[in-house]
Amino acid sequence: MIKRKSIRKIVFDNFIKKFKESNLKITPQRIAILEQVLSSQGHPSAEEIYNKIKKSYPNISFDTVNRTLLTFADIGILDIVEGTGDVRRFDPNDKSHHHFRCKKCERIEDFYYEDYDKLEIPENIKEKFNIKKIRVILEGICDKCISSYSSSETDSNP
Amino acid sequence: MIKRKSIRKIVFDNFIKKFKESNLKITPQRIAILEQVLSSQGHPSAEEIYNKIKKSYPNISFDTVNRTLLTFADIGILDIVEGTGDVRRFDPNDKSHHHFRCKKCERIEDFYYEDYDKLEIPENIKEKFNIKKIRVILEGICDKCISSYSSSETDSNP
DNA sequence: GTCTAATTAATAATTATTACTATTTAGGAA
DNA sequence: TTCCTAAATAGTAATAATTATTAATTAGAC
Ligand SMILES: [Mn+2]
Ligand SMILES: [Mn+2]
Ligand SMILES: [Zn+2]
Ligand SMILES: [Zn+2]
Repeated sequence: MIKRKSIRKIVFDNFIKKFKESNLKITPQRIAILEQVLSSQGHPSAEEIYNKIKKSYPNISFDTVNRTLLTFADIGILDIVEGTGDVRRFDPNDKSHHHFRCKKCERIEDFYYEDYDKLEIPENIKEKFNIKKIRVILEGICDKCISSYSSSETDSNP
Repeated sequence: MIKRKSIRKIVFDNFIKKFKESNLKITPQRIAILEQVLSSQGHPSAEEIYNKIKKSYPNISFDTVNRTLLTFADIGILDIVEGTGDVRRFDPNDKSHHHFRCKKCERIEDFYYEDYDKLEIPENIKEKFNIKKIRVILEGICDKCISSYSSSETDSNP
């Protein structure tokens, strides 16, 4: 019990340290947003996080939430999910992972696969660019959508 | 000379075939958009394509261009670039490839690397999902931005 | 405690994307 | 070929998402 709490505190303090390193002031708003984000599941939009925070912090402004989330992404506390031109979604999962995306329902699912974390970087890329992160997205049709998926589009011989 | 032209025609005719297979009517607008897209470099937005088409087709509407591009993406003529919540960008490059993205200037560069095309799919994903496409995104800082990149952010011992 | 630059709330403004509707048209049938 | 109809388009309008503005507040340095 005590141990669990102290681990949580350590994680939290680490983020506070990051704030300071990045010369960001520690404001009640940022704390509230950080806490909300750390307890979020899935890939929430700024609006979703805003709505949850409003319950405990009724007069926070949307702009502050959005701006802060982008700031968090900047300093590496958060990630932004790779999308296809829809609303921006944030990723509070700090463990190294990758995504499956369903082309039908746009569901985005985390998965873990170490092989993908340590892919070899092609030489010509290595020369020109300083690579910080490898993202793999597996795209297809999810189990829930597969049944309603038109058979004409199935990989079958013509 | 003749050969080059005939190859181009074959490519074009293939797309027309796709139209028909998908029960899409062959309209002058769709032809114009297809031609514009096939001759596009990089990763244009709907607006960019719209502006180019307007020169030869002055009263085409933006909605038609945008809608058609999405339709093209649907039937697999085009791809949509994985973004981070900014304007949607299309990908006319039909060769199997992957992307490098610069975190500073948002530059997106194509690269080819066969190893990435045939990555192994983890078993638990294979069971639940029907994977159609593997995308790898290498994220980092590009050569043009590296010089202006704050040295404090460089991977060095503290 | 004082001071100042950073941050915020509360908008407003701008973009981006999608929806609506009267009109036109592609393509199949007669 | 001509006729017919569902699909597609032009020309907006509406909505949604993102960013900007500004006066007021405040965190943190001194
Ligand atoms: Mn994730
Ligand atoms: Mn590309
Ligand atoms: Zn699905
Ligand atoms: Zn760059």
